[in-house]
Amino acid sequence: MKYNPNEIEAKWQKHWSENGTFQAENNSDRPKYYVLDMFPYPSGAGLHVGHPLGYIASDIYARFKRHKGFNVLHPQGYDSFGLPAEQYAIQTGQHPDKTTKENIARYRQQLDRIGFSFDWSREVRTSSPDYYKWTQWIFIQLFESWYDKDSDEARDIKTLIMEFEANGNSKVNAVCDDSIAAFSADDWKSYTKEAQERILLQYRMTFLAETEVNWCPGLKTVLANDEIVGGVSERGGHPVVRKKMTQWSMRISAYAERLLQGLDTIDWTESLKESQRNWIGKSVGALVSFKVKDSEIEQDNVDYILSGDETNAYKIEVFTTRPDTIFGVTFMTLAPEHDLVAKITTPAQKQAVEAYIEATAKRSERERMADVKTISGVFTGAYAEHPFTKEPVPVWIGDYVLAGYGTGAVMAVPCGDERDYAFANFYKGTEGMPEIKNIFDQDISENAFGAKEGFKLVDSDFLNGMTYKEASAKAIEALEEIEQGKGKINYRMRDAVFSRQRYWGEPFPVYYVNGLPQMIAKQHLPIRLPEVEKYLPTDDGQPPLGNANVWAWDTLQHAVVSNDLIDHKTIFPLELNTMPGWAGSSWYWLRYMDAHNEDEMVSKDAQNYWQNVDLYIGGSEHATGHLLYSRFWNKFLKDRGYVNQDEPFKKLINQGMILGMSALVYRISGTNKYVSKNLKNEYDTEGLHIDVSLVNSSDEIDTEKLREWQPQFNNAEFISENGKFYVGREVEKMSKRWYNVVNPDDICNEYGADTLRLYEMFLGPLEQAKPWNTGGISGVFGFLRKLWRLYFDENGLIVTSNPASAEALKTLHKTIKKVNDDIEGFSFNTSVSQFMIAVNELTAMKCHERSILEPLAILISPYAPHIAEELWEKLGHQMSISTAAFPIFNPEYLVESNKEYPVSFNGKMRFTLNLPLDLTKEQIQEIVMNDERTIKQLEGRTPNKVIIVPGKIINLVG
RNA sequence: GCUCGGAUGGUGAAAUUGGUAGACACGCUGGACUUAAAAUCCAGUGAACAGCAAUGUUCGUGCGGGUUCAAGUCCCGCUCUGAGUACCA
Repeated sequence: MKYNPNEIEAKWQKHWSENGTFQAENNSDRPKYYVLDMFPYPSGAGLHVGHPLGYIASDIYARFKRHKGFNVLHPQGYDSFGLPAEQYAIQTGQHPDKTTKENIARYRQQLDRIGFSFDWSREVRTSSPDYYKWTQWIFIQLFESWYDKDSDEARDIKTLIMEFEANGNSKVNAVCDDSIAAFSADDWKSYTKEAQERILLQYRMTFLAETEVNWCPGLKTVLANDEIVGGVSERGGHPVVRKKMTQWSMRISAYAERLLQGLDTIDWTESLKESQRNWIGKSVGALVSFKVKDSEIEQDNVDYILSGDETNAYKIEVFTTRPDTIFGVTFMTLAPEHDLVAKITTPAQKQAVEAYIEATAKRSERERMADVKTISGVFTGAYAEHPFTKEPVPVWIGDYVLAGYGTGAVMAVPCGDERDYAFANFYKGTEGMPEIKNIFDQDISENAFGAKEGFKLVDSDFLNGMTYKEASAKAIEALEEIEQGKGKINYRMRDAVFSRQRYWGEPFPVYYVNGLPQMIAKQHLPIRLPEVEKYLPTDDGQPPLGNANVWAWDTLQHAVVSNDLIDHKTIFPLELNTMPGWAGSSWYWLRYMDAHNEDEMVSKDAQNYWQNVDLYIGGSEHATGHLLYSRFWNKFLKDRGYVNQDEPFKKLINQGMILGMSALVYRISGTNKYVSKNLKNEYDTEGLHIDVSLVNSSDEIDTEKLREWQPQFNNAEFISENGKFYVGREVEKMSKRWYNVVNPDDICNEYGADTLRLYEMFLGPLEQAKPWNTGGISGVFGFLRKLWRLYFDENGLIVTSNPASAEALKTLHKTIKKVNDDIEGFSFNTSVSQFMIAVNELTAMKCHERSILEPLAILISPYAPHIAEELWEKLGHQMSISTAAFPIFNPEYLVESNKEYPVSFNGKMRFTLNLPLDLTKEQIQEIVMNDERTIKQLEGRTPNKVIIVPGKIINLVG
C-alpha cells in the first residue's frame, strides 16, 4: 500500500466536518484552553502560503492540548468589513457584501484543504448583521458610560447624572473634555434637556467632538494614527492633511495607565510590549503656567485662565518633563496653531507672525516630517513672566512645537534640550532672543546637556546644588505654592477617532435630534447597512451613506424609513458615518465563546467558562492598532461588568512573515534580448519579474514557456549559458505584482496538506521572517513516505504485536520528551527534525511493533493529522486520533549506563572515551590518565589541573 | 536619533543552567538498481594543509577585547542588518 495523501486527506477532512470532531463544548468538566488566530480579512487574492503559517502553529498547539485532555476552543472567522471590498465596489458597482461572500467561500475552501481543527460552528463575520448588532451594542455601552478617575473605572452615565443632580460637577473627577465650565446642582437642574445632553457628551466614553483629524483626500476619509505610515495612508499611500471635523471619538486615553500597567501581567514578546509602551508614551513632569506680561483681561477667554486664579492676564501653560530646569528658561515657543498666538502678538510683529502661520499651514504633514532639520519660527513680540524670577521671557512661535502634544507650548531651556538649543542659536542676536541661560555646572558651548544625571544645578535660586530628582520635586512643590503649576503625567496616546466616511463598515445606531446624537435601543438592533446606488461620497461631500434614500429613524415605529419622511418631530436623520475597521475586531474573541447568542454579546456562563484567550497567534503589524484597541474595549467591558478578565490575550506569539522568492530575467536595455543570470554583468541590463511557477528548483527556466507566458517574450531572443537559462532571485514580500505568490493549493495537490504543514514548520523558527523556497519540501514528503513504510508494505499492514526492543523504546521516549517540550516552547521546527530522527532510527531497526508505532502516530498527529488518522484507523481504532491521550514520557527508557566522554586538552577535544556513568571522579581520572591517547597527548607533561564533570566532559589543563 | 531583534557551512537551520559547534533537511559528489531517465536506496560533504589510506594538524559561529579549565552561549566596545517609532518638550 502506497502513501496517497490526496486520497486520505480528502477522506479525513470530510470525516471531521461530518462528525463535528473539533466542536468545543461550553460546559465541560475538562479544563478549558482557548487558542485563537487573528482572523483574516478575506481579500480577493485568496490565501498564499504565508497566510497559513500562524494557523498551522496554532492548530498544532490546539491539537496537542486536546491530546493533553483539554477542552479546546479553536475558532475561526472573518474580519470582513474593509476598504478593499469597498474600492472594488466603487470600480465595478458590485455590492461589497457579494464580493465579500465570494472571497470568504474561496478562503474557506483553501483553509479546509489544510486540515485545520477549527470549530467552524462558531464562525463569526464582522460584516454580518448578527455580529455587528453587538458591535453597535458595545458602542452604545460606551456612549452610556463615563470614566471616574477616583474609582479608576468606567461607570454608568446615570451615576454621573445623579452626581450632577446632587452636587453639580465640582466634585467630579472624570476623564472628559478640557475646559468644562463649573456648575452647581441648581445650575444643572435649571439647564434645558438639550444643554444637559451637550454637557454629558463631554463626559461620555465615546463622544462627538469637533476634532482635528487626519483627512485623506485621496480616500475621502479620516484615518486613525495607526493607519498612517510615514505621513501617507497605509492603504494606497495617499497624502494626509489635518482638518477639523465633527467625529465620534473613543476616550482610550482614560485607560492609558491601565493599558501600560497591564503589559506587565501578560506573556507577550518584549518588542511588542515596547511598541505599546512607546505608543502610550507616558512622560512624568509638570504643568507650568506663565503669565503673559502687560496683557489685558478678556473674559471671553476664560479657558486659558487657571480656575481659582484671579489674575487678569493671559496664561501660557506648558508641559515639561524637566521642572528642575525652570531657571534655565530662556524663551518660550508656541505651536503656530496655538489659540493664544493671535491674542498676544504685538502689532509690530503681527505681519511676520501671520505670514509664518500661513506658510506652515500650507506645508503638509508629510513635508513637515520629512524636513525636521530646518529651523523656523517668529518672535511674537510678547513677553511672559518667569514664575519665580519675574523676569520677562520672550514668546516665540515655531513649528517644532506640535499643537497636538501636551499643551502645544513649551518652555524653552536651550542648555538642556537640543531643539531649544538649535533654535536659540539660529535666532541668536535677533530681537527677542536672549543669551542662553546655563543652569548646569557643565560646558554647553558645543551642545546642550540633555542628560538627567551627572550634573548639579547652578544659578537656580532655591534649586542650587540639587540633582534632577531632588530639584524636580522641589520645583513642583514651589510652583504649587504660588499656584502656577503642578505635577503632571502626560501620555502621547490620543483619543481614537471612531468615524469613517465609508460605506463598508458598521453603521452607527445613532440618529440626530437638533444635532444631538440619540442612541437606538438595544431591542431594535441591528441597524443594517442601507442600500446605496453609489459607494462614493456624495457630491456635496457627505459620506457614502448620504446616498441612501432609506436612512431615517422613525422613533414611533422603531424602524429605518425613507428620508422623505424626516420631519424632525418623530422621524430623524441617521448617522452617515460608519465605524472604523478596528470596531469589529476589538471584541470578536468574546463572540466565539457564544457565537449564536441572540440576546447577549456573550452569556455570563460562556464567558466565565472560557475566560480569555490563552494563546493568540498573529502578525506583529497589529501591535499598536488591533491589539491596543482590543485591550481597551476588554477593560471597558470589564469595568461595566460584561467580562471578568483584565486582559483579553494572555499569551501572544507573532509569526514571522513568509516572503516571496521573486524570479528575474535580465533584459539588455533597449532591446528584446534577455541574458542568463550569470551573464548579466557583461551587459547593461534591467531585471524583470517573471512568474515563479515558470522556474525549476535550480533557478532554470524553459524559455519556450516564458514566450507563452506574456506576449512581450513572444519574439524575444534568449542568450543562455551552457544551453541553460538561469533567472536571478530576490526576496520580496509576496505579492501579485511581483509574480511571486505561491498558492497553498498547489502544494496540497502535489504533496498533500500534511507535507505543507510539516514543511512550513520545518522552514525555521515560527517568529522569524523567511523566504518561501520549495527546495527542501521533498525531504519532508520523503519523511512521510518513510513513516508510512513503518506501518505498511506493498501488501498491507505490517504492524506486529511483538514486544518492542529497548532501543526502539528509547527512540520513542526520546521523541515523546522532545516533541512535548518543543510544542510547549513553540519550537515546531525542531520537533519535525526529531520526527525524522525517530523514523530514521526505527527504520534502521526494522521496528514494526504496535507498542511503538501507536504512540508515534499520536505524537505526529498535531503536525500531520491526516496521515495520523489514517494510520490510527488502520491500527484498528474507531475513535478519531484527536481523542487519544498524549503518550506519557517514561525517563527509565532513556537511562544510560555509559557516556561517551569527550576528552579535552586545554579545552580542545581530542578523543572520546566510553565510560560507565556510575564512576567517581577519581575512578574516571585514573582511567583517563592511563589511556594511551592521553599519554600521547601529554608527551610526558603532568597536567596542572584535571576537570571532570561526571556525565559531561573531561578536560586536562597544562 | 531612540527602542527591540538578528548575524553560525553552498542553502534553510540545530545546539538544556557555559561542556564533543554544524543535529535534521536541501543541494552537491560518488555508488547501487535501470537499456535509459525518474523514483528509491547506500556512502561522502565546514575550510585549509599533510598523507595512497586509516588518520592527523591548524583555522572556524559578523569584528576587536575580556571573564573562565571550557564561550555560538556571559561581560565591554564596534560593524552590518531587519522591524517599529520619531521635532513628544
